[in-house]
Amino acid sequence: MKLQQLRYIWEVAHHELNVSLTAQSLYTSQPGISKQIRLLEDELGVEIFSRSGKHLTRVTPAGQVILAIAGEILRKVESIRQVSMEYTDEKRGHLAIATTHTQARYRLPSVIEKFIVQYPEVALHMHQGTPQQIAEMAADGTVDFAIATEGMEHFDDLIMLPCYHWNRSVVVPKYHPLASRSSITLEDIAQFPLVTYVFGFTGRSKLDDAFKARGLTPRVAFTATDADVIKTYVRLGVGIGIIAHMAFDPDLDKDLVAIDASHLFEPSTTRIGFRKGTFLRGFMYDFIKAFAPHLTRERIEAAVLAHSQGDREHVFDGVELPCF
Amino acid sequence: MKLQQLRYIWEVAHHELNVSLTAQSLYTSQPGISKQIRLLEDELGVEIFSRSGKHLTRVTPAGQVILAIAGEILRKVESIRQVSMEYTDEKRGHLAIATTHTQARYRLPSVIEKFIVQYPEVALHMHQGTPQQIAEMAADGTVDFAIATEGMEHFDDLIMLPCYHWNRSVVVPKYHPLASRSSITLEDIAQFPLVTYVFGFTGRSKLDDAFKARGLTPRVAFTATDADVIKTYVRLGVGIGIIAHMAFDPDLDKDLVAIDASHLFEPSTTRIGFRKGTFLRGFMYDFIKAFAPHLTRERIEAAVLAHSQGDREHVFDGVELPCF
DNA sequence: CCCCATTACGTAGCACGTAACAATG
DNA sequence: CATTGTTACGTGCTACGTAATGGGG
Repeated sequence: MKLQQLRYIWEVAHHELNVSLTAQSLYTSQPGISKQIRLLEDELGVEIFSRSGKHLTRVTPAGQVILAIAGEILRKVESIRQVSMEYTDEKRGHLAIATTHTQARYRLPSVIEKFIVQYPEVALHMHQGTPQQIAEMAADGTVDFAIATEGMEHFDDLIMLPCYHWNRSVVVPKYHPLASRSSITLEDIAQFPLVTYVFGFTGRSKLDDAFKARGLTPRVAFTATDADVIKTYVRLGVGIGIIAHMAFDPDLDKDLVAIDASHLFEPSTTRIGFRKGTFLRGFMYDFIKAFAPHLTRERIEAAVLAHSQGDREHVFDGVELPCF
Repeated sequence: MKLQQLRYIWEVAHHELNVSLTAQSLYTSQPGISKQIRLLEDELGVEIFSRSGKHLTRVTPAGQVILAIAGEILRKVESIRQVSMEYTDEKRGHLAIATTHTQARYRLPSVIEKFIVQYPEVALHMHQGTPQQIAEMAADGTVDFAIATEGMEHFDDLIMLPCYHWNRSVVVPKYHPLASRSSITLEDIAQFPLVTYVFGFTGRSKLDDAFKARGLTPRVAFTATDADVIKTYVRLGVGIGIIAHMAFDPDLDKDLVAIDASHLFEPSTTRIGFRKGTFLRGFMYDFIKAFAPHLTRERIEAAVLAHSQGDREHVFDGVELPCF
């Protein structure tokens, strides 16, 4: 058994069982991969992939277990590399983050600006995606961190740390009937067609909950995955927008009015998550702390420990989170 | 990074940092190991072992972390092999058990007798040792199972399942003053010199606790790690013996009398432990069940799951254990 | 008929063994 | 001086690439 063989089966399994595609992505030859997989299967005496003719069609039951373990092995190998890097040169390395538009556009720029000054030698990789994609990328080791507000609670292997709460604002064009209102109710909002986030994005579920709790069924005219698109359609008069408060930019959005709606909807919590068992490098702790100052190294380590002991909930009881 | 390199550093670390010795135990050449370690260190850019002149003197801080991860990787590699074996031929494989004399001599023979009939193709390895050694062997993957009564609670990585309770008997020569007594008290016992288990073996601590609770300080004349030795010295008249009830054999010990002492000492619990993350093969579940019938596959799996979620205690609440 | 996996084959690299060397206690 | 790790060197294996072959959808 060789590490490459494990890498090969894992990669093939994550490339739709297409060996040629996998070979391309690994910059190696397709027969090489085929052969190594065969050799591994021969050594283990088990088929990992079932073949129909010349195609890999599915993963065998044994293969599923083996692939899961292989994944863990590969991540641990990566950990060894990280440990070595950390002891060699704590200032160098790479950091991959998956997040949503909202975070990338409105919350992360200032954090990253500081980070690249402090760690110019750390290569940063940002991936944008849906909350589900983000969580998966963190879970399978494609990225180090996932930052999102929704959709990460279903991965048992992710350690999730609360970063901050945030509230919503209603945004309307400057001359909209609601624009002059200093306060606003759910009923006010429900009169107009809405433009907001698609389900599963940026705390959309809290929004639905609030209307449902009041027995209101708002007419959602348009949904998008990010606030910039939402604001664009609000400008077009498609409806009134409901976005994260932090996504309203007083400078750029002078033609719009933001009306605070924090009393109407439960605040949402944005979290940062990483795979359990990950070796966190010094600059990773620093990154997290820059993003969420209460997440000190000590608290993170305590949360990791608590997670491994089954406590998923109470580590941050009593810790004051920022609110935006 | 190669799996062999990880194996080499791990083995060297577990052979007193003696490369020659390690080479012997792995049936390979010493320069080969030296070189691979060097290559790994070069690749990682970190010294794993610090050298003074031509000797490996200690493990560097980075090395300690790396070795720990390497150990996990190697055990997962072993898991892959086990999975493959299980799917190839569920009847073949090997099973290594570490246990104490008490278990090996009095409780395991009948279990193993049945087991080798059911699984003639499974190679059995038994290791006998102190509870500490046993727990270590299970923790570092040398054996699959540890079975003991004491000393296993300090390993966080071991999943321990209660197998049965057992009580003690006082054993005396046939014509000893106590031999005719149908019931007995701690004060009776404390009058005579004792022969019993050394500390850390076979529930010795419960014994000390009982005397202490009554303010008695028994005179311990002789301690041994197993009941056979204890009985031998009881026969010599060195003192009266206190042993596990199951260690009294009515056929072989006709010249001795066993007096039930279950009302005097807290019962002890014998447990079986295995490393968390181990892939348990079908015959392993069967072995455990043969040893402790209440430990069905379902219960074991539930305990493993509970352990990973931090619940070390309450899985077997309400489960009736056998008592010997 | 295109796509894809397997087979065949040549080559470059490397893991491992033997032997000589160096350093430590 | 015995023990132990390192360097030097040769060899056999094997991983990988290129090219040819064969099955499926």
